[in-house]
Amino acid sequence: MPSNRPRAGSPQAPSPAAARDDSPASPWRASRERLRDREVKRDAVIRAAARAFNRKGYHNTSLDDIAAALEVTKPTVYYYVSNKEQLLFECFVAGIEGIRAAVREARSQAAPARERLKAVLRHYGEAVASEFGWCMVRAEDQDLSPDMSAHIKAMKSEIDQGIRRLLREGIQDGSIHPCDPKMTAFALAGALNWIAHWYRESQGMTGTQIAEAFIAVFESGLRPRPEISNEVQTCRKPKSSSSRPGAPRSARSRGSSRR
Amino acid sequence: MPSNRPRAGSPQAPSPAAARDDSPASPWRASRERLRDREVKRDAVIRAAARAFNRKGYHNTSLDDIAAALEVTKPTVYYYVSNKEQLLFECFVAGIEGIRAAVREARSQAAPARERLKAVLRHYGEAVASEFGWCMVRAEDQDLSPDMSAHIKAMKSEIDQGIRRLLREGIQDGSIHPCDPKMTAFALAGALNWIAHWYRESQGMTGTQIAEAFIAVFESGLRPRPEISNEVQTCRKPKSSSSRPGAPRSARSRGSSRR
DNA sequence: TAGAATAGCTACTGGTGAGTATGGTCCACG
DNA sequence: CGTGGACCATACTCACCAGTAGCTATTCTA
Repeated sequence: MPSNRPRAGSPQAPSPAAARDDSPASPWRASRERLRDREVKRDAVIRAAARAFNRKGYHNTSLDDIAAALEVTKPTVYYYVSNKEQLLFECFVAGIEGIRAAVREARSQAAPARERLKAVLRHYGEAVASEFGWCMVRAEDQDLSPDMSAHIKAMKSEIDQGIRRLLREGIQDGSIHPCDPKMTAFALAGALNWIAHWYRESQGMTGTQIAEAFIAVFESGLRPRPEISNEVQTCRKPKSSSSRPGAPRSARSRGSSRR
Repeated sequence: MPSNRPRAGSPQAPSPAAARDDSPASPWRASRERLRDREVKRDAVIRAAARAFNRKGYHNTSLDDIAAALEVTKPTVYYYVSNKEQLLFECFVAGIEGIRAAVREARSQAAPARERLKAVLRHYGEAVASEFGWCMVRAEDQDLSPDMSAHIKAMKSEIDQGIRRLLREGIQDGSIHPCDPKMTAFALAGALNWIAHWYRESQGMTGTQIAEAFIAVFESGLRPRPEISNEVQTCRKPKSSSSRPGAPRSARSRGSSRR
């Protein structure tokens, strides 16, 4: 049962996002007065764990390391999480939640499936390039208890199935070139997941830019295209109406940064 | 200095490839008479390690596990390798060697760059789906000493640069759609690397089939193409090629024209 | 202000696993 | 035949680390 965090009703004011983004400031020593917002501190523990896992790997990170990064001691960490495994799980969930939301949102829209798929891939790339990307990508069965592993597998499968569905719908509505949805979904997810292996912040590109570059690659393919009108050119009967491939999504100024 | 294996000249007969492929037979208990071919036993240790890492992960595999799989004890393993890290390194090299060879071979050929790239990707996919694929993909800096890490990084970079060069050449000779070589290489390698995460043998597809399916995805792209000649449409063709994944060094018939 | 809850520390346990010290056995070769 | 080396096992050492016991200090509440 992973979500057994106390969550005791949050009685106080929401505490205006102290030290929100990527500063390594810990809510303990950061300001000497103890802000006793449990959730803020708990989040800080999760984030510190994510950074440590990201840098040294899960097995090479001890809870003493994480505690030291927060300038506290190990029992303090255990005051907020029950064990190391849960720490990894929470990092995973923090990373994958955005993708799941994007997949769900894609199902409730009316745009051509390729545009909806691109939106999902964009969120996907951003999530993988986030500070939780490593944990999301690398959290493996072997390091987790069976229930946690099952949770993670279910979430991953949800995303995979969502992508496959978008591919099928795109083939149906003519916005996506016919292909094997399963293999194509593997290829897309694999390319995006791998971002977590080579991407380091402060390297110039943001996650969004990388996602855009990848989408450009996936869309065009390696084989040259007769560069007539860069619009759809459906090659298969668009399956009744509703196939307005006219891109209601933004003006398609996808420069794709090709040099 | 990773390659300090004794390699004592191999004075005896080559010993006709005892228990070559994926049988877990160990050269120790397999035949009661002790064949003292050091290389064969050493290879068996490497392969056993690869299988164990593949199944349980590097950190969750103890050298006692590997020894038990070979029905020997831990000091015997240490008689053939110097430490656990070297074991991982050897598995990595065993996996990546085929790709490096393919990249080098691609440079000495005259075919259009896209065809040469496809050949490289085919070898790449096969290597990742091999029993050393996991080690090749997952061997990380954090688990290795600085020199080993540098070695690995150099080999990976060699392959990456080779793919980028093929992409540039393909854009030049018109066989590849204009794109950002760096990002495209990342996308290709990522998709292929990720095979190691989901591929399990006995799942129906061989590494070659997966590689072919991925190549079809990369070639066409998601955006529909005007259906001029039939050409593409490689979706789920059973293909039934007689390439049994054993037979490592066969004639390889690299037909650049599909079907 | 007493008592309870919160939040954190020092100092420990227990288990695991990498790597080794030491010695035994079998074979090749002089 | 006996000696040295190749090969392998028993039985250890040692370090690291997840997790805990029990204490202290601060803050909230009645």
